[in-house]
Amino acid sequence: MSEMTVSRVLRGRGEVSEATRARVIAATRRLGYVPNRIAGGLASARVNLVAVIVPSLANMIFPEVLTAASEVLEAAGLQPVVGVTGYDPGREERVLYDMLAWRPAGVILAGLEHGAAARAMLRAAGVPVVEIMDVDGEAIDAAVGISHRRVGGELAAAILAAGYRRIAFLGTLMPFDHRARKRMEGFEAVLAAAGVALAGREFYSGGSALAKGREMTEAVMGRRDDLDFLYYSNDVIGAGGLLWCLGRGLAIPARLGLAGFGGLDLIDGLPVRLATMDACRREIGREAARIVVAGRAGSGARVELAPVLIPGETIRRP
Amino acid sequence: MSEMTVSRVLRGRGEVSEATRARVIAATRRLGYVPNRIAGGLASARVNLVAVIVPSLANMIFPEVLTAASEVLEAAGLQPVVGVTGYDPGREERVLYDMLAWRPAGVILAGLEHGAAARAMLRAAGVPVVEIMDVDGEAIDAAVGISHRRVGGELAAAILAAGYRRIAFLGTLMPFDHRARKRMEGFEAVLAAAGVALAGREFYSGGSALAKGREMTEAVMGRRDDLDFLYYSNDVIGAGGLLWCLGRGLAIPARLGLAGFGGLDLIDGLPVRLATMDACRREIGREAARIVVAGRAGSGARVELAPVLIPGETIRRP
DNA sequence: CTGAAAGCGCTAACAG
DNA sequence: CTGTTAGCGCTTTCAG
Repeated sequence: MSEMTVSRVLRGRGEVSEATRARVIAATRRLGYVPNRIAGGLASARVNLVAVIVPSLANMIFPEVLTAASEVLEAAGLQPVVGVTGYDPGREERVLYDMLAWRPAGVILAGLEHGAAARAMLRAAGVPVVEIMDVDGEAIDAAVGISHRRVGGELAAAILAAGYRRIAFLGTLMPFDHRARKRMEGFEAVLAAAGVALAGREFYSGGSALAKGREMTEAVMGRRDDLDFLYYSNDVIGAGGLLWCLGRGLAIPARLGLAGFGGLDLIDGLPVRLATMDACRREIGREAARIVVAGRAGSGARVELAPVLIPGETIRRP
Repeated sequence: MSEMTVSRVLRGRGEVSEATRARVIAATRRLGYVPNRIAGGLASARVNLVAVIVPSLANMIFPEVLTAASEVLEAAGLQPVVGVTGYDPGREERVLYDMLAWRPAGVILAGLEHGAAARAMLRAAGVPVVEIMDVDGEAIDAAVGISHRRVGGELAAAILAAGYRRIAFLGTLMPFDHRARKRMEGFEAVLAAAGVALAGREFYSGGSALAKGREMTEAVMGRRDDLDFLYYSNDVIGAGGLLWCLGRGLAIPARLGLAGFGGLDLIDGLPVRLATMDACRREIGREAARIVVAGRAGSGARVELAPVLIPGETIRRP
């Protein structure tokens, strides 16, 4: 049999008689033959690699998105190639360049903010490009995510409705974490519309998020102990803060309310359930992967997921 | 200038005059040219992809290993391609096959237990193969990890030295999590040598690990409330158990001792620091990547890291 | 320092 | 259903 027949059998394309198919299978297995996809990719201009670019793997949000995406991609015979940018636009550009050199079947990357060169590369890629996590801005092609501004605003509204007024924000100190920034902006905008100004802010970087949540909470409460609500930019620091408050015996949510963000399942194991909003990370991973699997570049698909407030036990009932 | 000259400039190989180099750079940038690595890989039989195969991304251990590996690989111009097996040998084999089809520059994969077909493929790969996390067994080529049996044994010895005798083990219900199994085996062996039998066992699967830690602890203590030590197979369920115990007002570590495994930095934010042993995940990722970067297939390199007990505040001082 | 020729191992597109 | 013929876009090798 010719190499061509072998190729047809291994790819499951074209009509091949059952007899030759069996012979091919037997032979390839006996020889331990693994077809060379590099040659295959070059010949067919079709590649099963999908670039997935995330800022970090330290924040559980991204491994979860990646897991969900990976499941859908695998089912379609595609493979993720992961790149980590560390929230650094320069690194994002380099990683993207390196990945596009493999002519992937699609690109999934976090955020809507990218350098000019990155945008140019993505527009020229000719494959589905899905920007994930965020929908507040212009997408290059497809986008799947949530509106962080709206999420921040809705939480602010819920807090105000519950009667809290002396409110602080605790978050990460990362100039390029645009989504955290947008949550805070949406949050402040709604407070401002109600004539309420933020009564405190605290930012951290590095280290154990749980411990930092604890420290920041102590710091912000030490500075001004009449605060009645603390909004954390993620659930892990929120959990740390909650544990600190419980240790202090603060009355929650009567005296002090708390909320985080992400909807991590960590929440379920805390002594008191922290209020949060789901980041929809599994749906985002799945939907983004589906768009890539569909394979239509320039679809402009836009999926906005609407996370709801999970009030838990750390916000007073209005 | 010929395509050849362009190739030389872009790869930084061979002597090219400064003038032509500049012209090439300008032209490629103007055209947004991204060289095709598929063609390059086929022509040169050299590829910058490294297969990294892990059982899961839900357990923070693996994203951390991946992050550390990714840093070292990136610095050497290599890219990780991630595969997730879900602790399933069949999936491991398929993922491995798919990755080897790309003729990667190296393979990093978790564990020493693999199916016969997987082992054959790895032996035939002709590139560095690094089995990570575990050193209790035969490696195909290189291995970087810790001895889980020893880790389990050392913890058992520490517990016995502290005077605890009615000891339970709480872990995950995963037949293919060989490392958790080895920790438990090492643990039981040392207990047995001292004439102590496990006084309880509890296993879980799925769901929020923190919440499961809570539930399992409640279950095991409900079944037999004279237990004086609980050994958890990971820090997250350990943290859940610790929070449950603190909520119950149990005297820790006087009445009840606790320990986890992993050395996650989650530990730092708990009200009481849980005893644990470092899984050395960053070192493992770094060392494994270094071996791949060195590029010597069949080196048989073996790096055994020696995690130490971090006693925290949940084991009595002997 | 620069160029020309000859593939790398497959698959698309035709022929039989 | 099976085989043949051309490349895919680079890099290797060898000449200038």
